[in-house]
Amino acid sequence: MGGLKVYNTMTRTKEELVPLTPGEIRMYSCGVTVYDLSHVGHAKMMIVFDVIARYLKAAGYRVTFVRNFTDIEDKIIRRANEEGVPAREISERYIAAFREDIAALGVEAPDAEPKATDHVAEMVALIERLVAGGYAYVMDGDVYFEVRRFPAYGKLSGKNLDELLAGARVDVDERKRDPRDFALWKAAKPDEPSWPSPWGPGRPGWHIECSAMAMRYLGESFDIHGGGQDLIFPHHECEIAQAEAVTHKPLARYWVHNGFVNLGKAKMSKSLGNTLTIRDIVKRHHPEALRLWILGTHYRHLLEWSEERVEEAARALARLTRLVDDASALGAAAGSVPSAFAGFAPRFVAAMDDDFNTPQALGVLFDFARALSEQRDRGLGTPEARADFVAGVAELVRLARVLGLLQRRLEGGGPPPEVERLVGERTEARARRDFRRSDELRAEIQRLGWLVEDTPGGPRLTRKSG
RNA sequence: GGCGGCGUACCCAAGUGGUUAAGGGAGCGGACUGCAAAUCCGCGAUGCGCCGGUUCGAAUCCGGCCGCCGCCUCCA
Repeated sequence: MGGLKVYNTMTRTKEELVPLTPGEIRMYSCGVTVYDLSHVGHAKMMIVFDVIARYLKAAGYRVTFVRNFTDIEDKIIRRANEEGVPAREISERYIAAFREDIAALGVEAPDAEPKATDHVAEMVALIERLVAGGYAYVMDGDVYFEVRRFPAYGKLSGKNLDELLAGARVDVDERKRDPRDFALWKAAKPDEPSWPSPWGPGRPGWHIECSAMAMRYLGESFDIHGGGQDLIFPHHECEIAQAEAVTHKPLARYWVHNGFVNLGKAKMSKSLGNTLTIRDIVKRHHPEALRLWILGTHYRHLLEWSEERVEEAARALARLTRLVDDASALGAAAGSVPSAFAGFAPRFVAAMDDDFNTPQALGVLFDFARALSEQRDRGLGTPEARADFVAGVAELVRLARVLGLLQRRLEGGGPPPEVERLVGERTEARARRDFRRSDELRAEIQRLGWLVEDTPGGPRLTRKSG
């Protein structure tokens, strides 16, 4: 078999995925800083890594997936001080919001979701090792990583140290030995939460938390480390430096970074941020339509936000859900996957094996859907035909769920008796060719939230989606 | 200035050396239908930003040019 290939930012090539431990994948992805509601960009990242984890599981790996919460950070502190509440109240509020949003998107929970503030001890321990090893120095209660001591710094982002120095727009902190050095520990300031440390009370720098937590949950070396493209530098570069300076092992074997969601000209954060939060979007669109839209472009590529594109995705999604509706309406038992449909799964796998090529995998799904519709329209008169169709749809659903699509349970609940009665009445009206009455009844049924369509096989009822 | 990416039909988007350039949305024609909807069938780039080059053969490799974008600072 060809095997799964992953694009590794470290080498800038697609590489065959070879786990450190056969049959097992340990992966870490940088989560969010919880100072505000999450937006579309976060949604893309969460969905991308959700799909990667789902696919690895489907491919037979035992997957351990860890995603952190950054719950101590400047913006959280600022917001807390603005509102006059403890930082913890802010972070807890937005962790809860994040969990709701992500659940609405159908993203599976990772195996662990560590918070930075629960792991300060590990961070302090790591910093102590860095200081002891001569990679870090203490200045007035701050601790800095000395970039010069770690020559590999820049290997992930393709930067070299001299250029970094030359173009240094980094804030010139005169206490640092070198402008490129970054903070591991920040001495406590008034109105800031702090933790005790050998260097006095303070709080951790941003980068150290991921090194510490990743190693705490996944070991000194693990398989996949992911995040948004913007994290390549400096965040992941710094993570590597902090970890590898003391372990002398690669922190992660494969670095996976997803492309951004653009909002045209305006910056997503402030002004437009509100209108593009996940919860806002989910009010207007089916979560799976959003997911289909996101997966319709390769994860490493840039996406341009567009209300219109998501609506198109919703229409495409409806083609798949209709098949599911039709299959469940038959109530027939599924047989084994008929040979006519056996070719789709291997094509799907081949697409996903190629650096998680979801656009291509979706193409396979829609080819599959057409084949199923075709068979359905040829006739489902015999029990064998019905069993084949139902089995085919079940196979389609199985594949779609690897992408987190068609997750909705198949039963779905039938129409209420009132609707059933009206449909029956309408069928009679049509039989007498009383089309005026028939159309009245269709309107009536619509008011009750159901759409009735006449198919060669009789009326079909669908719940009207919002 | 450094690093990286993008430019494929009306729109979105796969494909990165070799049969007819996936798929989705929109559109048009047909079948079906009381109407509608859905579905199926058919149609749509002799062409892949532009100009050269390599090759038996390139959207795919090389060179140049044009246009757009991200990162280099907190950021998914």
